[in-house]
Amino acid sequence: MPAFHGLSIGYLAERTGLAVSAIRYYEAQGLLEPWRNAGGQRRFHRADIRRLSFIMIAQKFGFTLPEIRDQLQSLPNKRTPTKDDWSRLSAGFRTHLDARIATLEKLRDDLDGCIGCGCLSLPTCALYNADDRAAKNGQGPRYLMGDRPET
Amino acid sequence: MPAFHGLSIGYLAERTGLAVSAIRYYEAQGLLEPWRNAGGQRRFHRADIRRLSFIMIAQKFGFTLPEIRDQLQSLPNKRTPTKDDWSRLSAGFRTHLDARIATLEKLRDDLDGCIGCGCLSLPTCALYNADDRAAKNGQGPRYLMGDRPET
DNA sequence: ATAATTTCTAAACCTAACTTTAGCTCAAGC
DNA sequence: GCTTGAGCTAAAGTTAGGTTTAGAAATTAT
Repeated sequence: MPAFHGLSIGYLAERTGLAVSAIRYYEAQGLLEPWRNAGGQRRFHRADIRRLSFIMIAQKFGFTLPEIRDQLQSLPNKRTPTKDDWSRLSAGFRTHLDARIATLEKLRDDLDGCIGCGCLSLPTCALYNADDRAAKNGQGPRYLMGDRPET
Repeated sequence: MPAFHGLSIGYLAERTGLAVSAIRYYEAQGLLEPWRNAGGQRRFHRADIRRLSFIMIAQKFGFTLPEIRDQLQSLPNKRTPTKDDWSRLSAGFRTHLDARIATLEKLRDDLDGCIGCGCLSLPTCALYNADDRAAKNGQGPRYLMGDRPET
């Protein structure tokens, strides 16, 4: 049921599997820019299906909506990604993903070194510092798992 | 400044690097059970430092607070994990982590197969289904990135 | 004894990515 | 032409894991 000119939001939802509310939300975040028909309803380009698909895929690779918006806006004349754009963008996906995997693999290696140990003392335990979140170490020594070395 | 009997919440915060508010939050979620002194202030066991350390480490491995609470409660007589408990619990961490890594590696492999393609059509594109989130496919065929095959 | 810290509770606020609700208008089918 | 169904907006709600705030009470330091 694509209308005479432009696609309705419900049609896009049906075609992409996204909720109507999600598509509106993406517009509010600047990822889409539909126009309005005489009655004030959103009308989308056929290429917006492609744009939404790109958003869905990019999210799987761990990008936030602002990041995805920037990726889309960095395309020549801010077009919706074409098949040709895909190779360039997907290389960035690959880098992002590799970094995430590397972080987890380091964590795994650290864990392997700790399984038989269990000391978890802050100054020496790799598990405490091998972190994906910024560790905001305060002042002074701290010891995890167990009390002070001697005291 | 550990008090005469039991540790204050501020001391635990200093020793673990956690915020006082976080420790209170963990108590509210059932991960800790301090007692109260005459004036109504929380008093903790020395072993709660160990318990908090365990929570911090488990979070790095991707466990939610309810999951961590369950892990702690599954210990014999619900004790705080000792060094000996650590080997058993860390094996579970390893399994959890391996699964996360495997998911990302599959995603990477699928991406590699797609970099030169860019079709992203739902029935055939691995990127759409190789997912870490449950894909709730509705009814009827959907095609990503691009319009219908022929139509 | 008094001042300065801590701690207390309850409730509100925070981020991300949406969904739900309420009340209305628009569009489509018969 | 009337009744549904689809769409509209603005605001509030959701989940996770906390933080912030406010005002009061306890504790510690001088």
